[in-house]
Amino acid sequence: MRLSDEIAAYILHMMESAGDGEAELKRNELAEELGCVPSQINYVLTSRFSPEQGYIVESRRGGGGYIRVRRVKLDSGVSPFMHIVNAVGYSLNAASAQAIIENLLYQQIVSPSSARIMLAALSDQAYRDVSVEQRDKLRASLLKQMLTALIT
Amino acid sequence: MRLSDEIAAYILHMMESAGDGEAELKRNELAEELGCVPSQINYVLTSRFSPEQGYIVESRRGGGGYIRVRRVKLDSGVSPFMHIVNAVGYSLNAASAQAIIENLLYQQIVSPSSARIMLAALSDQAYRDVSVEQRDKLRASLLKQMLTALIT
DNA sequence: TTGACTTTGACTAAGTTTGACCAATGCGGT
DNA sequence: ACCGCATTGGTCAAACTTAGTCAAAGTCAA
Repeated sequence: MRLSDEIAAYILHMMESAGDGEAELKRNELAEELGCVPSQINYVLTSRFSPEQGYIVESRRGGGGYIRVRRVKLDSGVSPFMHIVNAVGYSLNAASAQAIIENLLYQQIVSPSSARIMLAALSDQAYRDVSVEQRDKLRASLLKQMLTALIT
Repeated sequence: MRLSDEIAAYILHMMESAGDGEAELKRNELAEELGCVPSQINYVLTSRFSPEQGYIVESRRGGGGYIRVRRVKLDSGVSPFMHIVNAVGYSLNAASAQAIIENLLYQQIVSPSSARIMLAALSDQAYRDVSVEQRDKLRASLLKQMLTALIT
């Protein structure tokens, strides 16, 4: 198993255990416990706990420093689809697209089959006929079209 | 026996053994084991494990990377999706795509929201960045990927 | 002989791990 | 207050580990 997956799993587990869905950790401590360099923790935080994936991370340095990871709640009221459509620019890579859809699924905003359809449409597998340079543009465009279709 | 057939047989065998109809492999490892260049694996995947043939391929690069091949085939008779995937060729115009999806919806094989998503993904609206000559190919590819993802 | 299919390898892209160096915070001592 | 330093976390780029792409060259049957 990948080291970064272990770290992610550990943090997720911390979040489960704490009743409030929030994990607070000390970078150096956790690194030592899991046998990795401290900066690996940062890597995991940016690659697996990004806002795109529905998390916010706060931290403080110095004595008594900490890192806190929280699962973000959606603003009720505004359509989350609209929010994403506005946030996505004119280019979107496969990993980000996947993160966005998986988050929508996790939040139960879309059904599993809707998520599967969108993941399939956004994966590079479908873009054989499209030049590599244009794939991310196409992906952004497709995501926006699909989400917009869900608003009405 | 052709090299590519050996590779295909090997992957098929992995899938049998696994029980869940899923094979996970490491490209370089497999290539070494079978004495071929790594890119030959990709050739086999595209030529023998396409959606038409009832497979979904996922992969990941980097440390701990993998290629996963999943069988979704249930028989084209059993799955209306598979039937369409086989019938659609390598090119599909917007009107035909729309007709196919609307028929699936009419037959209540897919939900209204699934249909909406697919219609959005197959409409020309999303293909601004794709040359006109390639749109129909992309559309065919997208439809096949999406429907294949819905099987099982 | 031609055209579809196969094989190969050089080049590219993505994801992970590590470590050297940087920045912020708080606490004591003056 | 101020300074200095211990204690934390942050950044960044190099090295590494995989997989993907593309086009040239080879094979083989119609």
